[in-house]
Formats: sequence, structure tokens, C-alpha cells
Amino acid sequence: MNIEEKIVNVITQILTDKYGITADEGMVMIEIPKDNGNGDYSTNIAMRLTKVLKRRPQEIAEEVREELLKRLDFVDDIQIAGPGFINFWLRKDAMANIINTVIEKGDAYGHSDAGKGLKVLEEYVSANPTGPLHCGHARGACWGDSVARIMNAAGYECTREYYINDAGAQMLNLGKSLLGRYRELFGLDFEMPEDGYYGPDVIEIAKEIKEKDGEKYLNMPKEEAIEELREVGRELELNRIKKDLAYYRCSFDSWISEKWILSEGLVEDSIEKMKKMGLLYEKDGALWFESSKYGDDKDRVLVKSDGYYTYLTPDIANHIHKFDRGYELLVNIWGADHHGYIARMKAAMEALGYPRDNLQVDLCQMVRMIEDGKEVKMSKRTGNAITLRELIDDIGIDCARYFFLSKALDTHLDFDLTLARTQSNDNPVYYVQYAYARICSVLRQAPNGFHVQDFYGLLNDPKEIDLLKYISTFTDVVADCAINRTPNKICNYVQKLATYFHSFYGACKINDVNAPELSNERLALCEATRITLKNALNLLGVGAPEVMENKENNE
RNA sequence: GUCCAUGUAGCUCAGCUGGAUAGAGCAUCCGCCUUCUAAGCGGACGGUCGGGAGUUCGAAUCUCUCCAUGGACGCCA
Repeated sequence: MNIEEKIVNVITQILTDKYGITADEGMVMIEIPKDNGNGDYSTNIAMRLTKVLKRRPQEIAEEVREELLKRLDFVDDIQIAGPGFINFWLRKDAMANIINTVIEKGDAYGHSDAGKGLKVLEEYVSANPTGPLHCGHARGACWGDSVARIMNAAGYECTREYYINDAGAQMLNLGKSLLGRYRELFGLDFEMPEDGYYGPDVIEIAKEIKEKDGEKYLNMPKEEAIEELREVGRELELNRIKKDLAYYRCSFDSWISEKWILSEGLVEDSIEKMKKMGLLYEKDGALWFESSKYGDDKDRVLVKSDGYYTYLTPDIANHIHKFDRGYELLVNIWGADHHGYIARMKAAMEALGYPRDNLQVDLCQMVRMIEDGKEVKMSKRTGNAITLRELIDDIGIDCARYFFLSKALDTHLDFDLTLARTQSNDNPVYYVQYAYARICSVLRQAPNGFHVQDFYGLLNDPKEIDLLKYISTFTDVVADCAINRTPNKICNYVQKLATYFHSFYGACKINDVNAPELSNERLALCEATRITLKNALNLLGVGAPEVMENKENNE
């Protein structure tokens, strides 16, 4: 148990003993004041009690303070300040206990059971297998991946799933486009659909098919060829997507396809279910879902008058299937263009009896690529949208992921390619990685390594205390980021942790032959920092290099 | 028109489940390498938190309203 938790527990106990109040979770809050003059920790509990007790906050604070002084053995002083804050100053050695906690837990430092094993299914990327992933997908991809890493660290059981949209008109279009490109390779007359796929990937795949199958598709009826090429194209495009995602360090536990859902009869089942529940009606030859009764703007068509399903219909079956598999919380990361779609899916889930909030949709806003202050819409090489692969070949995986993850998902993102390319202090990802490499260097240079001690009594420089305190908040930060699905806050954490370390490094000589005891304690602090930083970077899927290449060599 | 975001320093953004004097990076300026990685550190400058009203011990944070920007509003996917 860390110091914050201890304080929270004692305060909670005091509320019960003294005022007969059972504190809800989140009632007692402990924070680290921005200003060191306000103590090492602080709580606003006295102010929060004013409404309940109908008394002045200062009076309450004074009473709580007296109780705290009796019950806490690791505090040096407690004072009341301002409108009723209770501020704590800790004994100098109390803070340093975090070092051994971190070292003992190692890779697991930062983990918690905040999620209480809740089974979560996170669906993300889910791009149609009709072409390569582009920069917009790149944002949602690393975001979803990082959210899953964070949730799993915080005690959720998060499964990552990719919904392959492979049953619609888009796929037919791919088949047609492939046939066109394929015939082109033989020098035959060919036609490309007006809204076909003109990217280089289709030409490359057509070549692959030609090499493998020769003239096979020339010797069959056109419709048949399109159908077969659609299937072959789906596999090859999907393999490319899988490869890109893996390279980008985005992993998936499950790939589920729209076609599979259809072939299993899940769509008929869900329509049948909704019919029985009286949620559907027929009008103008189509089958409608009365979603407007569940918060949607208007009702939605499930089966068109031509007999085909709308996009929504198999996706409802998909979501039912998720709940049926025992997932308690569904998280979807959707492009902002799917905004209007949220209300209908939530309506469908609610109508079917699933609590509305068990489906959470996080929207990924648009990404604009900026180069030298101007928007670049197209890749110079291909003339098409810039692909994920091009982006990471250009700036590197660490950099791409960090840039996307550092901004809240629902804000428009201007991605500064020029900045991302700079290997200098302008570039925030290097700042953090440099701190990590620096720590490793310091640890390497310790003449005899270091050993863990039972107590660390010599760490009392303000820079050391700041660093210790900040390390101790990591577990709470991870839990908070998991609950709110905000990897960008891990980026903030990592920046700040690096700053505290650099600052400590500048102020304190770590390897000092004239002060071996102090050196040992400082090295232990370095090790705790290193572990924390590495774990944090791992949650982002960003590398922690032990050596930073020299800047000049990178020109 | 309806719905949803967003609006914070010159720029890019944190902070938003109400807390103390609103933060960081970049840019600008001033210091610090004979010393463990200067891709670093310390400091200065920079603000009507889009405008207005309200809620209360307290508002960048919550409510209302107005303004601005972006997106979504299909028997497309």
C-alpha cells in the first residue's frame, strides 16, 4: 500500500468514527499540491464535508487534523491552509519506501486491480480490406492498442478485436478493380469502375495473382472472375493490413468478419429476436427498427426494399454477438464520420435490453498532415492518401505512435511532419527516450552496481523528493487512464517524469566515489525511475532505448 | 435547420468527475559543458481560459445563452 492509499484509508476511517459517514469511493481525494509550500500531499475533504455537516470547512479541517496527527506515524506535520485544505508534510524517509516497491514489482509496477477483472471487448481500426491503412487509421490504431495495454495493466480483461467489413459493395468494387488491373497486365482491354480502387496496392496484388494463377481469370465468365478475385483480393489486402499493424505494434486477439456473421445466421437471429420484441415494423417495402424510441433522431432501415441489409444490420448482430460471448463492456473506436451512427447502435443495444453505457464509443477525430506549415493531402510518391507504412518509414514507429497518443482522441489533430522528422529537443519523444538512455548510462557507470536497502535515509534533496513522489503516483495514473481511456495522460506523465529525472540529475551527483552510501541510494532511485519510465513507455508501445545514438551521427 | 465535438500564452496543446497564485513544450531573451549522455538544466518574457449571465465557501471545469470553427445528419459503407 502506498502512502496516498494509507492516508485515504485513515481519513475514511476518521469519517466513520467521528461523523458516522461512510465515504463513497472517490469521496476522499489526495493530491500532490502544485506548490511545494502546500505540503507533500493535500486533501480537500473538509470542504467537501461542509454540505453534509453544514459547518465551516476550517472547523472541520481542524478536527480532522487532530485525529490524523494521532493516527499517522509517517507524517512530520499537518497544517490547515486557505479555505480548508489539509496539507501533509511527510517524514523524509517515508517517501523513499516507494523505491523498493518499484524494484520488487519490476515490470508489474503500475499494475492494479482497478478494473476488477471486467471483461472488455475493444473494437478498433476495422478498416475495409480494400486498400492500405492510411494516417487516419494510424491514429485510431495506436490509440486502441495503447488503451488495451493500459486497461490490461489496470486489471481489466481487455480483448482486442478487428471487425472485417467484407460483405458490402466495397468488396465487389475491389473485385472489379482487380479484374481491371489483372487484364491490364496481359495487355487486354480493361475497365476500372468509376469509384474503383486506383491505388498501387491493387496493381501489386494483381501482379501477385498473375504470377500465382497465370491466365486463370481470363478463362472464366466476367462475373465469376470478379467474385473469385474479390475473395483473393480480400485475403491479400487483409494480410497487408495485418502486417502493417503488427509492424506498428498494434496487436489483435480476434478478427471477426461480417461475412462470417452472415454465414452463421447471426443476422437472421438478431432480426428475429428484435421482431419478437416488437421493435420492428414494415413500411414502403422495407423493414424498419424503431430506434427513435431509444434516443435516435429517426427510425432506421434494417432490410432495404431490395431485400439487402443496410450496413447497420450485420453490425447489430456483431454487437449482440459480443455481449453473447460474455463481454461486459464494449469499447469501439470509430472515425468521426461515424458520429451519427452511435445513436442508432446504442438505441439497438438499449432496445435489446443491454444497459446503454455498456457500449462506449470513442470517436477519433480527423488528422491533417502538416509539412512546413502547409497541409499535405496526398503522398508525393503515389498521389493517394499517405499510408501508415509511408508515415512510419518516414518518421519511425516510436515517433508516430507518440505523436498520435499525446493528443486527446476527440480533438482535431494537426500532425506536424516537419517536427516529427527533427531529431532534436524540439521533438518530445526524444526528450523522454533520452532520459531513459541517460538513466541506463548512469547505472552502467556505477563502479559496483548498487544494492537494495531496507531504508533510504539520505534522500532529502528537494529534487529527489519530487522524483520519488511522482514515481509513487504512477499506479493511480495508470488506473485513471484506464477508466477514462486516455493514453495521452500517460504521455504527459512520461514527459513530467523525464523532467523530474533530468532535474534531479542536474542537481545531484549520482556516482560519487566520496559518498558511497548516498550514491547507492541515488542509484536505487535511478533504477526505480528507469523501471517506471520503461513501464510507462511500454503502455504507449514506444521503445525505451538503453543507448541514444549521437545526434550528429543521425544527420 | 438538428445533433455532436472543439475554442486556454505568439504557435502546438495539457488541465475539465468544481479547489489554493491557470501549466508544459516550441518561439523570443539571459545564464550553465575541464565534471555520470548539453537530444540536458536553471531563469525571464508571455493569459479577459471565445463573449455574457447563473449555480456556491470557491468556476478554465457545472448550467443557460450568444459567437466562431470542424464534423455528422442516406433504403451508402
